[in-house]
Amino acid sequence: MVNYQTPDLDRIFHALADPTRRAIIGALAEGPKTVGEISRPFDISLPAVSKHLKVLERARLVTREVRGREHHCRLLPQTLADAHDWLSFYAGFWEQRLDALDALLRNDGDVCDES
Amino acid sequence: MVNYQTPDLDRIFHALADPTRRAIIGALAEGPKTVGEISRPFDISLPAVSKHLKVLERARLVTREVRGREHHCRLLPQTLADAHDWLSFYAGFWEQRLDALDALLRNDGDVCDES
DNA sequence: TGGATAGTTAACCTACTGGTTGACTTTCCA
DNA sequence: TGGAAAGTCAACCAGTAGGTTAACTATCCA
Repeated sequence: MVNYQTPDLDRIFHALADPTRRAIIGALAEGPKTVGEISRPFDISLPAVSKHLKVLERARLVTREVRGREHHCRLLPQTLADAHDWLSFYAGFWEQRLDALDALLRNDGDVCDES
Repeated sequence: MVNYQTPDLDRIFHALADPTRRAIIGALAEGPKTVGEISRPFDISLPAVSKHLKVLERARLVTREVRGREHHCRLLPQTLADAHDWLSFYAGFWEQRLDALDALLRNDGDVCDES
């Protein structure tokens, strides 16, 4: 039996699976923003945005700094890099295989299993 | 208002958010497998694995070929590459920023806002 | 031909998601 | 000092997720 417990990746990919949250990440890529600034472009309530931010914080994709009554949010790029790394292995591995297959189909002949 | 409709990424990241499904991807990275072979290491029922495979298929991370009563599944690496690309933008962008900050903190001085 | 094998489908259950509204806390500032 | 502003928290709701078991379909093979 396999257990494969990696709650970090669970939270990261779950956070990335929502279009509103990806849009928030896109907005924060321009630079830090307050909760109000983040919520402005969206057609949903402020509490809804607040919830999305909590999901992003739990995944450590976003952090916030409270200054007075304003909460300033910014990206934590390292976490995005972690997800990126996980995908790199499989995406890279298989693109390589595809390239080999591609070469094979083009009859280059000499690409068979050189690993 | 922002809409940010990208159902492909929704499905891809949602599929990746489950540890069992990531384990299935890991198994399929070794090469194509039947549903039975895939399910063997897991402590869940076959129908549960069957559901996970459908989620992976809907996300176009996996495809299957039916041969007689056996369903042979394999990875679709291009889809993993799509998710990889989305992350590349933000992870790359911000790592670059981090590097700049890092340099700044090391007092290199000449890295301020050269973009 | 009929039993074993491979796998899906259907119905069900519990838990979680993403949204809402209303009430609340804290801070700012005239 | 008191109202406006920034944001969270709590309670609620409909829909979906991930698991189960039981029943089913289709294929293989002795």
